[in-house]
Amino acid sequence: MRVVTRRDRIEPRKRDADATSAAILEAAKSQFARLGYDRTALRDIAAEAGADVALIKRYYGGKEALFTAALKASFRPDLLQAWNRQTFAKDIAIMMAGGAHTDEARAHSFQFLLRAATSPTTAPLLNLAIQERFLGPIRDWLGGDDASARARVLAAAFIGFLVERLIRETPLSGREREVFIDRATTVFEAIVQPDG
Amino acid sequence: MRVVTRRDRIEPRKRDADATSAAILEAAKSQFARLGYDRTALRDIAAEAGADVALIKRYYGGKEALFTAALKASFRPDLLQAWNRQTFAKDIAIMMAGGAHTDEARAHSFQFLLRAATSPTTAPLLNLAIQERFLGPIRDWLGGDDASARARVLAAAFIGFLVERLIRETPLSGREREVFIDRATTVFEAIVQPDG
DNA sequence: CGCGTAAGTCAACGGCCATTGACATACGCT
DNA sequence: AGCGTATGTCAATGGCCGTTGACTTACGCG
Repeated sequence: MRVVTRRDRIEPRKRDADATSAAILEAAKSQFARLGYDRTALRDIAAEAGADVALIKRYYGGKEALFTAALKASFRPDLLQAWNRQTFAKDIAIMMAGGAHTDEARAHSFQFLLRAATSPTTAPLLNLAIQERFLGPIRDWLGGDDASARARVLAAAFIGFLVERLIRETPLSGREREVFIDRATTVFEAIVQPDG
Repeated sequence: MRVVTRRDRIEPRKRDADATSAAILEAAKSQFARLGYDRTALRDIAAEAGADVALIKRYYGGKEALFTAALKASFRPDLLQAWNRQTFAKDIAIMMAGGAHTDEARAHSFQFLLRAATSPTTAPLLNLAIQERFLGPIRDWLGGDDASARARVLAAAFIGFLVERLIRETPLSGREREVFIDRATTVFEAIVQPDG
């Protein structure tokens, strides 16, 4: 049972290295996020991209390199930057509570992250990406003493809530939702506090 | 680089189906937790157990069945129950920090769960695992009002720290470790508090 | 209009792995 | 002791996959 959403492309794409490599990257993001590193076959990525396996080698070098590229492309570091420092904790809590208008693309990118985290092969790659694009920015954003350790804690909580949201079956509502938001707010406030 | 901790067993175990299958299960727990489903080879499990691959088939049927068995064996619902309510927050924080004096076995078993929950192969187990065997026990353990919502928050934080621990490369030490533990303790305390 | 090169295709290689069935052997029962 | 069966061993099979190099084709430049 191999699900390959090959775009209905009767006429193949004109020869275009950029378009092809982009299509490959897109397919890679999709498949890696859905199946994880190990269970994703380059042949399938190529098929979904309407390209040949050999082109993956040519454009990206190999599986790991492609994964890294897909990881970078999926990882949006602008998550925290825009947040208001005053309302930050509550904003995040509400976002984690979720609701009707959830950002699918964002959830998707974090699904990718989670899958990456749980494969020993990709964990180092993910760690690198988190260092550069997540921990670093958060640390700077937090500022103050021990920003590094606090950034780790924040990142951990952040990831955890995202995962919880990702795997949640029934949407939160009513009092349960309120309590959830309340507690989550407290958690994030506790982390952001400059003093221990 | 295949790490196989073959017990120094000069003389092979006496013929004993129970002992052998138990050894296989133990090795399976270890390897699956460390490497995840896909990257674990039955040959390695067999080697670690001091047994032959064919016996895995005989005693467990196949890889997936063995994984399921290992999962059940690893799944200790009493993991949380055993925690001291007073020191719980700090205990978890220390466990998440890792390093010396941490309960590696316990962290280990939780990583197993995490891998299991995020492996597409075992995806059907995800809902069951999280809902019945994680959220449920936590809720009961917490007790009090709004235990359900608070259990969600606790689970989220728990998973997040677990992921962070999983992908961390360099062990925490010195002041960074202390601050990390401190903050994490605060987080878990905030969650467990009965009153909002 | 040729022609060089980038873009794309094809097939095979080698490795790894789960599975399997045939075979060997030790244990325990009579 | 002899024998049957549970236990353990071995090697082969077939499939999947990443990688690779040689081959073909289209594009665009002079």
